[in-house]
Amino acid sequence: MFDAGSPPAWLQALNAEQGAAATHRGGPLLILAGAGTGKTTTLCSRVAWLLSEGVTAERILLLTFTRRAAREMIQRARALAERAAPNAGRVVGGTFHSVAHRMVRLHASSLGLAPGFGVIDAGDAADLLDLVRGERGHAAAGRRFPRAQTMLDIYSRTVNAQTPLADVLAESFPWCEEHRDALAETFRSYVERKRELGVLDLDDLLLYWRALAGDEVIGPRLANMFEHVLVDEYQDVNGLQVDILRSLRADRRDITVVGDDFQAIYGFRSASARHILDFPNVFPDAAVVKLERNYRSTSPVLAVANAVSEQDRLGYPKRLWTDREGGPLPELVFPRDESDQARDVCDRVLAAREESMELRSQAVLFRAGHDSDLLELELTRRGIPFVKYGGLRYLEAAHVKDLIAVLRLATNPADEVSWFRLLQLLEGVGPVRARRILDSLRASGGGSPELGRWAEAAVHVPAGSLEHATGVIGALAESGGEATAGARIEQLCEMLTPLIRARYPDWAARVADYEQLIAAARGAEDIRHFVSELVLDPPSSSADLAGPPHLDEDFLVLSTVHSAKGLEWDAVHLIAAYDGNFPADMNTSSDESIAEERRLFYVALTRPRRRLHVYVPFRYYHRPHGRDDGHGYGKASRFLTEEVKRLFDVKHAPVTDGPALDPGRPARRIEVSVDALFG
DNA sequence: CTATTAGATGTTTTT
DNA sequence: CATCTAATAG
Repeated sequence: MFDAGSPPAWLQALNAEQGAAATHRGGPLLILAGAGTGKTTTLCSRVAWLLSEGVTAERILLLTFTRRAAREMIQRARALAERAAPNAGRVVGGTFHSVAHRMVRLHASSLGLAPGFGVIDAGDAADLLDLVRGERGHAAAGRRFPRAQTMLDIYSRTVNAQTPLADVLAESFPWCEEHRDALAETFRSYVERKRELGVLDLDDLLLYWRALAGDEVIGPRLANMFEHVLVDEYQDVNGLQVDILRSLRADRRDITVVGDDFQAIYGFRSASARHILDFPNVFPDAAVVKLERNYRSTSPVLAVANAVSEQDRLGYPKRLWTDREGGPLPELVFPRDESDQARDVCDRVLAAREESMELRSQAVLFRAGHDSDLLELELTRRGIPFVKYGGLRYLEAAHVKDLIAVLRLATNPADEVSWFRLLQLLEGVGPVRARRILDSLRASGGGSPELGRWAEAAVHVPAGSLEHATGVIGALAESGGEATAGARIEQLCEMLTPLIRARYPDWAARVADYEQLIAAARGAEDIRHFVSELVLDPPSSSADLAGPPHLDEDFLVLSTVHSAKGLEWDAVHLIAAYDGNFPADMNTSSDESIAEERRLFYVALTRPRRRLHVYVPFRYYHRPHGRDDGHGYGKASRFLTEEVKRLFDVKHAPVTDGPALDPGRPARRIEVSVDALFG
């Protein structure tokens, strides 16, 4: 506690609304915090205030959207609270999924789970779905059966929204409706199979946590673990997560949520801004605090963001303001095509660096991972270092999945999916032989594969691959009792390397990747822990795994808008802002989905502190990977209305600028003919 | 049965 | 680019 009349400096630094939120006493609290209004500071201050009020750190639960956010907040809160509560312990924090993981581990037996259950990532889940679909014989049924990844999307949406499959299909996947029955059957066997294998997918973690929290006996115990629950980015929770919170607070009232309904961008994950608007109904007598003073951006930048947000009249009315007058006008650039766009971005980035703006305080943002393909080439060509967040992820690379499969097998030989993957790495082994080998590994009555039965299984391995195979099995069988996780993983890598070498022409680069993984594993307790952590907190860029970059290294940040949420830079370059990308073509089916695209656009516009550049390439390529030059003629995003455009400094307006642009119709016809040559 | 090749095709966003 | 299909060769 602090002396009356002299609040600590960190509390004095807050404005009136922030202070009120940080020191709110008793009952549910909703903080509606616009972009850049000091949301993180306020939440950290609230945690610090709670600590200074004598709340035990372990009895505070802080749920955030990413693990990184949790770490950052807890650190800042502890730094703030240092004086008031010098010996504060550990605040319990993390994503919904990682906390769910801890809770489910704690109560595994009550849930009928083996103590060593595994957690599978989206890739594994998709593989498993594909496997059961194959067994069910739907492989050939219907020409365009949804792919594994799509099946998982459908499944996940059904579960997270707690909505009947038929409705999900009709609403979000109309092109898969004809396969409804086959999908339902596949999902049923998928659920069954996960049980058999002793694995949970990411959605299960939430489902199981909710089941625990709702249980008569265990529920109250979980609830009483925490005196206070704080939730960040509340606009992105889904119904399942709200259920969990309701159970956790059934008999307690201390819950604080922070969010901005205008930054809700995870509808595809069944999140809905409805929940933040509903909060006062779900948690009666909630106090509501609005933060509208923006500390991040200059007023010309903020003007653009406000103008876009005003296109949407739903939700809490709010208008951000700042006293940071002045600063350059945002720039709206119309490059001729995507190559010009890449050059324009590079030029501007380098020019800004000449003015001593580090690369690391600039970012390029885009809607989809592949929007930056050409830019990446250009950056490489010019020797501009960069890191990319979002888009293709490290864990999705084939060889990394191979290694993960081996790691899983080292702790759980029953993991069929991993067996299947590993066995097919052997030369001369395809799906059929892998299945036969797997069957021989199982004890005669069925059951799970066992390493001890390798001798019988080896008959099915082609002679040429036998040596590789026994090497692998040997390494797996070696009890890792005294070895550290790092050493164990290193050893498993070593045995995997020859297979990788034989499999992939570019094996050298792939094997080099393992070094990072081994380095990351050195700190881990054990392999199972390491793999679970990897699944729950995947490295968001390939550089993430390599650990903190050297301080003297400077690099440009490339990121999807989704991954950029909550971050800020001095300068932001938003590329590919053409209609079809903002909003994305496949997400314009309803008013609500267009509104979500607008919010995504808004999130991008609210990232910069001083400089905003928006690029609309006039001509863009349809197939990012195709060899043909199939292209479209784009017009600017529909969110860039005339009203919004007026707030920009417009560069290189296209010749064909007009209200209703007729795609591709040239101003005049240019004749090319060789007929004259033929007389 | 598996490997190899050629050809077609693909809706974005992430815990 | 990655993944899937079909057809052909080993």
